[in-house]
Amino acid sequence: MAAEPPQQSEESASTSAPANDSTESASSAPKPLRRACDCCRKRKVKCDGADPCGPCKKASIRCAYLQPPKKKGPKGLRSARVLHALRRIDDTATGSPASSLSPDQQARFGDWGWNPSNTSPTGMVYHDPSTHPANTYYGQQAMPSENGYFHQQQIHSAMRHHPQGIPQAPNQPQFGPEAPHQHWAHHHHPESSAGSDHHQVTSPSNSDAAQHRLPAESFPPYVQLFFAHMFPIMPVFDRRVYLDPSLYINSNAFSSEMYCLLCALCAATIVQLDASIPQPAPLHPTKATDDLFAEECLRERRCFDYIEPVTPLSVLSSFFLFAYYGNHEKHAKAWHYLQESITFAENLNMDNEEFYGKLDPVEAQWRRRLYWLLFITERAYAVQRRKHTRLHVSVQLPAVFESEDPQLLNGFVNLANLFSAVDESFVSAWRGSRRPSLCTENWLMNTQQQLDTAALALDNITETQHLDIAVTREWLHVLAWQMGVSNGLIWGKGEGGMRLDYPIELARKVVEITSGADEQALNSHGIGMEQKLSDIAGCLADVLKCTDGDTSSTFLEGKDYLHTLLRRLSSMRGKESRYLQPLMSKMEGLMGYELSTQTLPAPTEAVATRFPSHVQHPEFLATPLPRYSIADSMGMLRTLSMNGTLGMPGITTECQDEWQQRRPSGRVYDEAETNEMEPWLVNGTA
DNA sequence: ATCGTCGGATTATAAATAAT
DNA sequence: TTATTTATAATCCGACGATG
Repeated sequence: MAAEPPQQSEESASTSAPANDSTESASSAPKPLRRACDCCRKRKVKCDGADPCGPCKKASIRCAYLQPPKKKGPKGLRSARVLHALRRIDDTATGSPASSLSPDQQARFGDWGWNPSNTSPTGMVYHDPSTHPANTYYGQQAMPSENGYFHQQQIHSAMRHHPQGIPQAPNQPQFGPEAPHQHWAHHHHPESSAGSDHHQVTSPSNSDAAQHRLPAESFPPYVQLFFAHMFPIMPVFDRRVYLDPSLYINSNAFSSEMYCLLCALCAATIVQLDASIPQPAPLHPTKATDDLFAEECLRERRCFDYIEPVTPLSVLSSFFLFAYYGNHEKHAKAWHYLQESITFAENLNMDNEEFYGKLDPVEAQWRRRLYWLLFITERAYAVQRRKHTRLHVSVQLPAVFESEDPQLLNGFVNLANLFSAVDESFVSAWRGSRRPSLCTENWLMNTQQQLDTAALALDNITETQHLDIAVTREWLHVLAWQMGVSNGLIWGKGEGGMRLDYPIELARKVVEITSGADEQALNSHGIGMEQKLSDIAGCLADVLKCTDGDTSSTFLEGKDYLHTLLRRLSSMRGKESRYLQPLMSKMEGLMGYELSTQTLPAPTEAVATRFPSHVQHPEFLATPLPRYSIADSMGMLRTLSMNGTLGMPGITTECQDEWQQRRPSGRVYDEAETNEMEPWLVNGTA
């Protein structure tokens, strides 16, 4: 998926070479080039399409065809938009403020791509050619004097440390030996940041007032990673806005809101993707880049009133701070920022369906997505950390088919549906409330059933999303089942989701789901997938342990699945999952038995070396295994359940701790998104 | 004279809408 | 469905200022 070949030969060659018609070539047929190179485009000069092209060669600048052409043509739902604008005129004429948002302070929340400069934040669109676009929308418009003639190179310099980056410009004047990244803490001063890249930006005047912001080119590499891998699980703003290189020309052009958001986003992206993907070189020699970004965000927040006015950007900033802290296992802070994010959303009335009607329809769609992202996250995190929830399902789901990417949205909405089954009772019961009215047999059966009926339209989504939804579903089943156990609703002879061996059935499904899955698609989910798989495996292990000695085929099968799951965990994302060891320690006595029974496929050698030796140790296999009656099993299960140990390997205190302090869901996507997404940004040239 | 910049005319084309 | 309209993006002419 490297950048498309610079040669656009087919087209131009056919026009020039055949020369079947003299009138075409001779007379005035200027025939604009299909694609001008990046520099010519910026310079507004005629490009000949060569590589390097004439003008670039003459000017001794690096010629490249990296910037992808944007889509032409109108965007969005025109009539709806016009209708809305008209309605707004009406509203303002009659003096009724249709929105509580103050327009001036309302930051631009990624739009659907239209009217980058003439759309008022409230969605009114008045095209007034006489007024020049204000150039002030948070750096989206280039400042004339520094309109990023070289911003392409700046971006590249920030990405340079990718393995096969862009070839260095050989013929650029050198200004100094220092590397660009050493300027992490300084104001982005033209000369000093030149580094090995040339730099001729002539931006004298504006805002030199030493704001010690990170240079704007620090962001794109991480923003690209975000869109390449994390965007599908949080499609809440417009990638076209944030992947636009012209946004990153001058970091002082960012509003504080925007700057905070970008910092938080980068911080979260770095931790969440972790080692699953090669990341750009650190911005700072000693400090971790994610910490740097997070601190920047917090520092900026001290410089302005970030609480009011509220904007969707505020919501997002806090959300990404949550993700950052959550991934760092700092759960108090994580929870705090998630709550803050939710509070912002409430202040924006995003939990009130009525308010969406007053918004621009496009804006409303983005906000619905954001609301549901918070919803999903809150539910998932609340369950994992045993917290209360505040958000509810009263807001309509975002539109799928009208969206810019229905497939993507379909996946997102399905996940939202799935979590809708996690109702108040679920959360409360899971938190340990023993109110008998909460977790009744009926409720449990209902919930289990709902989980199966929610999100059924899974045929039109990517494998990555499918994996996420399918595994999450089984994971929630496991949680619900555990609640049933702790409330005494599970019987050896129960039916369906009430059976004692239900987790084995769930594990079978998970094994089926994951075994045929594309390795890459599975790995791209990051830590979240590991977590769910280990939860499931942990629960399964508990069941097997408590029923050890039961030699019925179901339980033998269960061990089979357990083995498969553990093997999966032993090589997630190219390394052993951090959740494997805690699981292994609770596995005492189980795998050994099972390994001795030859019913399993032998682990691959790579995997085998990863398994703790005691598991495969022969003498261990000989250990006689105790037998338990069903009643005993249930008793054991009950004592294990809901103490934070059922399904969670908590044998030793450190393991317990490890388990309690685990990461939030950190699903990560990849694949399909990546290739349609700015290859010029994701990778260097071919 | 030469070079580089940039306003904006011109052209290309995707999306929305109307016509069939 | 196809045709037409319309909104948007891309190319690059040529006026203009800077430089020598």
